[in-house]
Amino acid sequence: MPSSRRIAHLDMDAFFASVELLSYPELKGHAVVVGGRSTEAPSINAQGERTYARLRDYVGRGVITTSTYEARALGVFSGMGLMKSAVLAPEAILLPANFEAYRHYSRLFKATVASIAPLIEDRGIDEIYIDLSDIDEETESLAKRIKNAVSQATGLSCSIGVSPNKLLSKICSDLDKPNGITILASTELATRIWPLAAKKINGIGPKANEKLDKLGIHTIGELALAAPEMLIEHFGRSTGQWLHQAAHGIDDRPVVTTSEPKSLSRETTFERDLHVKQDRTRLSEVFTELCHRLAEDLARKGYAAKTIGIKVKYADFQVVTRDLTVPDALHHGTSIRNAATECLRRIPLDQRIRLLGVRAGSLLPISSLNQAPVGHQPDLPFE
DNA sequence: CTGTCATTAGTCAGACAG
DNA sequence: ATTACTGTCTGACTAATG
Repeated sequence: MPSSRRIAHLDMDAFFASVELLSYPELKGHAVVVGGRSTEAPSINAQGERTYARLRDYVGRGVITTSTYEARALGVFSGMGLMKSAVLAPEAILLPANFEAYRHYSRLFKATVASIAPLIEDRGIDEIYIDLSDIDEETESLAKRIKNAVSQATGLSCSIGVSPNKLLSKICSDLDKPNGITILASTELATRIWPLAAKKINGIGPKANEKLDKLGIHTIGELALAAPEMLIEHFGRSTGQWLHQAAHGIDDRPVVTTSEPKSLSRETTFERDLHVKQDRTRLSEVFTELCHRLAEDLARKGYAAKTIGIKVKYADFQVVTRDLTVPDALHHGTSIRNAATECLRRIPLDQRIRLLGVRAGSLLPISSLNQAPVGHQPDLPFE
């Protein structure tokens, strides 16, 4: 009986920034942003007071990872370049990201939710879907209990949406943020969902939104009225059908509690754009380092890769990728580097390089690996 | 035998998200 | 001196296969 599904989406409020405020409670109520690769941690001055880096003092190519709601009010959002945000909010406090702490609180809040409702789908560090269908408790009471438990365990607030499916719950968790609960019945689709902007649907990003805009479609309700054939014409079969269903609140995706990774990657942006010949040595060091880091990641997770790919971002932000699929899965840094080098040969290197990345795809568990009999069969002298 | 069509794998770009 | 890093998915195209 999948018709009685009850799915929650839980989203931690301004997660990274909120975790930082646990360490620096005196910053509560201030505009704070987290980000920057070499941002200085707060230090204690001669008077024994903590001093913080200000956005206006930032120099570099970093972006904002998260900002507090006070900072967002100044027009400063995640993804924005720090140099640019410094113009908007020069006085805002800048803190370095501390991913170990975020992972700790991530595990903590997920374990806390799991003690109440165990069917959880991980959606990254700060959000989850929860299948509440088989729990015998009224929705509002259950949502409050989950929220209180998370607050107790972590000192952090979250927002929760509950509806018959993931699509609607994701929209709902955002409707009363921060620290809110939104419960939606499918009968309320037209009144509460259709008035919302189309881009509130998870999966409609800036590009699709602009395309819809040009078709005269601005709200989810307008999208629901559009002919599916027309959507298919403009967005392709799969995306077109999905858009139509989404606008009607239809989503059968299950809450997936376990999954295998499809790819692993490592990439880095240089302090300055590197010249292929002039900075050859540095480029080669970084390249090797990325390959070995990727090999470590593969080893830690127990995978080998049949496909190795590289990514280069030029000084003008143009991105190119190249892939190579090899007959036998790789997992050593050196063999990954060899494959990646093959890929690198196939790209133009006539411009300065901003970013270099290496990727491993078509992953196979190491345990399933068929150790090729080395030199077992000699090459035949004929075809 | 040749051309066409369907299917699949591989490659690359790009959108999207957290 | 504006624009990170990691991962998933889809669409378009090509080549190989039947």
